[in-house]
Amino acid sequence: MTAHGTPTDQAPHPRPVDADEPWMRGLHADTGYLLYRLGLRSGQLFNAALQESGLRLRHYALLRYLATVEGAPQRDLSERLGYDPSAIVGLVDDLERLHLVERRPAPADRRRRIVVLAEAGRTYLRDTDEASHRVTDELTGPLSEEERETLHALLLRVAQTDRG
Amino acid sequence: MTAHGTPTDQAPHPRPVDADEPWMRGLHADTGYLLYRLGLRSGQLFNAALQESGLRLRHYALLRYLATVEGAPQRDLSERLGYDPSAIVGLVDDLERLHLVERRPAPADRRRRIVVLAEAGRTYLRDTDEASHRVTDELTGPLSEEERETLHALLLRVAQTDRG
DNA sequence: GACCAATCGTTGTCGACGTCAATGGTTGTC
DNA sequence: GACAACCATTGACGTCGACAACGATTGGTC
Repeated sequence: MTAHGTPTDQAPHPRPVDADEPWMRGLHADTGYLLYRLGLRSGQLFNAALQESGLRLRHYALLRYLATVEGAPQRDLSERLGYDPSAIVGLVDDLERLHLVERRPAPADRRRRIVVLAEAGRTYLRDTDEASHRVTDELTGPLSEEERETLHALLLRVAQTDRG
Repeated sequence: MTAHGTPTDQAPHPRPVDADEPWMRGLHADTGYLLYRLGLRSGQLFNAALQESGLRLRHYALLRYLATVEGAPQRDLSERLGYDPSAIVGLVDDLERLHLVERRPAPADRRRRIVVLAEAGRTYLRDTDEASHRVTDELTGPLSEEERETLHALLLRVAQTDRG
């Protein structure tokens, strides 16, 4: 077993939160705490859905980013995804082991290693797209279509200025 | 050092996410992933804000719940907050060490230990209320007051059916 | 042309966290 | 009075994020 874990690790069981009680006024009054809570749950759901395919949310995010850029050095992956460079190493290791991704030497800089999406990786993304949507549907279940779009837009704006 | 850590642990540095780029259409298209991301960030901000007072988000959540019920056995804390019973032990240990909380024997059932908010705990909640609001303000910075309320309402509804 | 700071990927470490099994003490039940 | 169920607690294990340190490589500077 490598130090960074394997993509076949099982996802932890989610622990449901009872948020329908009067006491919650004191706890969930904070939007920040709500975000924290739902973020945990979202990660759990994503990992559970991805588990059958042998990957986790972080791998998936990396793959989806790669699908938009056609090759990036690990340094870029670190900055864009917000993961530590050392974390990228393990993720790329896992993905490369599954032949979803490939490390290529950068022609101009031998320090860099360009990570490119392999054909199997592209297929994987196509196949798991439906599962991804299913998770989002489960999360935003109680909301109407219009409300989901509103929520998404608001979260996006919060994320945009979410730096420094 | 105990096995469950101490309330004086330092909070990790947040790693900002660059979400203002075209590639993000492929990644942040998922509301679920957005929630996951913002949840992480929210937790980091909360822990950083609480750090000066020597506690972490989980302690804070426990305190705020206690403020609404006037005493609860640890079993209830576990179910209501969604933490494992073994996690509650450590949290209450920390809070009791700071005299913010008190363990009392349950009169009818000597297995149970009722955790009640001490006077210092109440004072602590009052004092840190402003810091909590500051975090939420920082998170929802780019939103107008009306949008914040919309976001909060939507998140609350998502959280309410967030069970099982 | 040789130092030298900066950069990149990598490894190892540490603390926080979630989960689970096992235990001692206690309760209620048959 | 035996026995299953419950409560708090302890311990073990694995994941995860953040960070320091290192070898290899680069680019700038004298």
